[in-house]
Amino acid sequence: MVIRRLPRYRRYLADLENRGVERVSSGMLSEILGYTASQIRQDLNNFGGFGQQGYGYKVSDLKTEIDAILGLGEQYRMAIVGIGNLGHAVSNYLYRYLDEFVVAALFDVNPAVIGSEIAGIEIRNANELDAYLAENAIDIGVITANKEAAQGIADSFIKGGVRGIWNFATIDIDVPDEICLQNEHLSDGLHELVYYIHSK
Amino acid sequence: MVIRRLPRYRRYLADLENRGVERVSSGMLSEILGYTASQIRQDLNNFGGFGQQGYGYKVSDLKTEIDAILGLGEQYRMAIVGIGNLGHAVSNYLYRYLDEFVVAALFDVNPAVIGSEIAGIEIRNANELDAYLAENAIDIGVITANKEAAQGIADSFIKGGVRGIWNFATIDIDVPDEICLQNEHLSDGLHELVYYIHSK
DNA sequence: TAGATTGTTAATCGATTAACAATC
DNA sequence: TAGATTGTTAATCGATTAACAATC
Repeated sequence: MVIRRLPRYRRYLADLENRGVERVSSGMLSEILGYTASQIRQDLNNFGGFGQQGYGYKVSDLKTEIDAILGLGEQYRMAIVGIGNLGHAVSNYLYRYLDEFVVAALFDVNPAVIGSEIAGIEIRNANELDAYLAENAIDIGVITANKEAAQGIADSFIKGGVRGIWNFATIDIDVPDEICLQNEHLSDGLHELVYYIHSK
Repeated sequence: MVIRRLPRYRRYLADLENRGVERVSSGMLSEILGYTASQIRQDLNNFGGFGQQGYGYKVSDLKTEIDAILGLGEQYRMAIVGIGNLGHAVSNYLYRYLDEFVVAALFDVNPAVIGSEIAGIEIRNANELDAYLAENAIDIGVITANKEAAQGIADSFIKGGVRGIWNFATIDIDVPDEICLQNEHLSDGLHELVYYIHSK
């Protein structure tokens, strides 16, 4: 699946750009990334001919194209529900990419944290989530709460009109077809790792 | 790839088990999981015939078999380097699965946290990592530090004899073939989500 | 022009799905 | 026994790789 590879292309191109490299060929990318040169050309050509015969690809142009494909031109407004360590980590992480991702609101159920702030954003009471979403347009809802609360939060997000949900709870939540869902099940990744270790 | 599906089978089987369901057919699993019944039978049959014609699969037996395939019989000793919010979250997460995953040691470079404890485990100075690994057998090294530090930490883990690395830093680290590597690049997941949202 | 490297078609490979005989 | 459902083979589909003509 090419979409799984695009963010990785992007990361490498950003890296090359930072190091002042101007051009790159599918052969060079192949050596660094481990995909075949053929696959890389196929992947990039899916979206349009970004290269030039005999030359290769211009690093900055290619990165710009991939950003556009990924939809990173737009700005996305996010709401995070569940501000434990994980929610806090995600919030901090997003804060580094203010141009693309705006953390608009934080929610939790714990009275001990409600009212406090992260990077100037107040943590609101989770029971205000529906009301907040009715008043404010949010593109992406982030679930960093426990799995018992996850489906309910997802339902609120859906009712509130988010376009996508980024779910960190270890449970498969139900969403209608028009809502994009991305799961980050840490347990799945760990179990996959353990499988490789065990079967080695 | 069947290994990507196994943790998900496992989660559902655990769920069915908790709800007291004793048997399940590939058709039922298909409805819940969205894979075809044919694929489910194919997947499970890769590892051995766990079912019974005319009956289906015994939930608890199948879960036990999948646990064994995933290598969840063994206990894995973990060391976590980088105890910010993310490292803290991972540590807390692992603490819930003491039988499978033992958090043996925590490391950070920040003097403000060195010496403090999480769930009774002291946070050590990261400069003691090599010495610690020389004395203590660790199965899985977890990198929750920033990307600048990631490769150095990975090198220490490798030299220190870990079997696998669970990497949360947004960088592709180099590891020799005999070391299993599992990346949890949050940025990749988010970019994938944004791609789906954008192209809808 | 000659060399390099893409864009693109065709061939291969692997994974998914369909079908059905085996059997509980 | 009849019905259900697996295990397994064969067919299909899609993704990856190879090859090479186009062209910068």
